[in-house]
Amino acid sequence: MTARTPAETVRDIPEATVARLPVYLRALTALAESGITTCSSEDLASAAGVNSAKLRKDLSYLGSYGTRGVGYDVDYLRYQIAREIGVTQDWPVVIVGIGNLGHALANFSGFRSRGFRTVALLDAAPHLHGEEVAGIKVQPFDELETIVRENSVAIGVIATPAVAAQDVADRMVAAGISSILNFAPAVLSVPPGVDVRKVDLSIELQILAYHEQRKAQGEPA
Amino acid sequence: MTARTPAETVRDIPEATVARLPVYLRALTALAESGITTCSSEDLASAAGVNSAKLRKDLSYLGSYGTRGVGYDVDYLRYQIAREIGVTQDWPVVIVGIGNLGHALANFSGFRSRGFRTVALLDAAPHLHGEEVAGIKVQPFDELETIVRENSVAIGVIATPAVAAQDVADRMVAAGISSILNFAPAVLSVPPGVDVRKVDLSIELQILAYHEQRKAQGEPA
DNA sequence: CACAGTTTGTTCTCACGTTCACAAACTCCT
DNA sequence: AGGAGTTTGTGAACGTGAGAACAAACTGTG
Repeated sequence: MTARTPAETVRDIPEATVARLPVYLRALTALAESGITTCSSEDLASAAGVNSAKLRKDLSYLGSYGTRGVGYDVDYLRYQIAREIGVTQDWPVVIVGIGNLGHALANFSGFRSRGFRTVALLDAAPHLHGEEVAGIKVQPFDELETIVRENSVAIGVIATPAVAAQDVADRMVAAGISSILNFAPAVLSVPPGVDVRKVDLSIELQILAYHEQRKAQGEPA
Repeated sequence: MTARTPAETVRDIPEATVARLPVYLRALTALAESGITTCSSEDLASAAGVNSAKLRKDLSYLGSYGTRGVGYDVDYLRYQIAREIGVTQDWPVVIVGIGNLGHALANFSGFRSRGFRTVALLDAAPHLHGEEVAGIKVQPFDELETIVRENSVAIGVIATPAVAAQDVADRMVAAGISSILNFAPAVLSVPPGVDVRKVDLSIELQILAYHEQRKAQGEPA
């Protein structure tokens, strides 16, 4: 029994699956735009670049949205995945640090098109204040608390230099943000309940370099 | 026996460990800059944001570079990790697609400082050709083959729109590039032996949104 | 030199993720 | 209606990764 929410058991979706759902969502959108209304797990898997068995297992965590012998309805599955991820609603986002990367992020169309809305661009440097980037005026970092409160912002993006990242994160958490996407090459420490995801360009290159070196080692000799 | 390369057995480092080595490298550099010459696994682990047992296990794949009862020599360990990753040598890199993101990548100091050298910026759009970004002139995409050959480029970065990404990847592979860092929101298919790593901003946000939604669901009711 | 204290390197166990293989369930054709 | 063909959903086997726990090896002190 353990009767909690009787209607909806809170399904526990594995983290690895969660990371792939957005990929499936994008692949389904591409299929829909090609006019395809139905697809098999094999079709979708190859569009998403994964194994079809893995795809089916991933989808099975959401429920049974396919039809045996037929496949999946593209629009229906797309909606179900979008709902599960939470991108059917609109997520307000603040970006802190409007350097080169901050500019690129502000102009990145993939944000707006996927249910994310940039509500503010913040930077500590006064000479940037008032400048318009992607149609949004850059504001002082101290406006953070006000903006987060007034717009119910839950997601923050850090695009500052490494030295500033921890301070920005602390201020974000204090202001009520509970999910952070960090582009600064720094380890952030945050209280429990706050999610941090890290995107680190030079780490990605170093991983490639490692494998490249291994390939090169094998060839000569 | 299986006597192949008698002196050096090609150690097989787990992928999860490889992904963390650059983090340790950065933490060690920070420690060295603080004037610290020796550290315990506990010190380094907390600087890198991981568990100390995991850190010791990771380092054990490289060899025994610590001293029991003492810890690790910062400079020595830093050199060993750098050598293992391959960043003691210089890696030439080409960046294709000089839009907002390409600009940011070209200006990103973390590349040069970590053993990576941007040898060319390429874009198909003629109006960009000749423009200087980060001290490097943007050249036509068709120069790819020449540049790769003359500079022995092994690593390419794709910062183009999604529709162009597969074409760029094909040309890169044909030119001899065997490691690709892809920022375009597209699934790339490449022949075996070519490594692709994907950095996808909107996927990261969507993963955060999923967890954010779960948190919000639990609170009311 | 012996012993207490410290820290590494490694073994063992458990959890997570991937892949295979197949029963269940659907469509279509005769 | 029945049977052949197709495709999903899932149970089971396998491989990889994480963390706890401990023996081995070092330092320093009396």
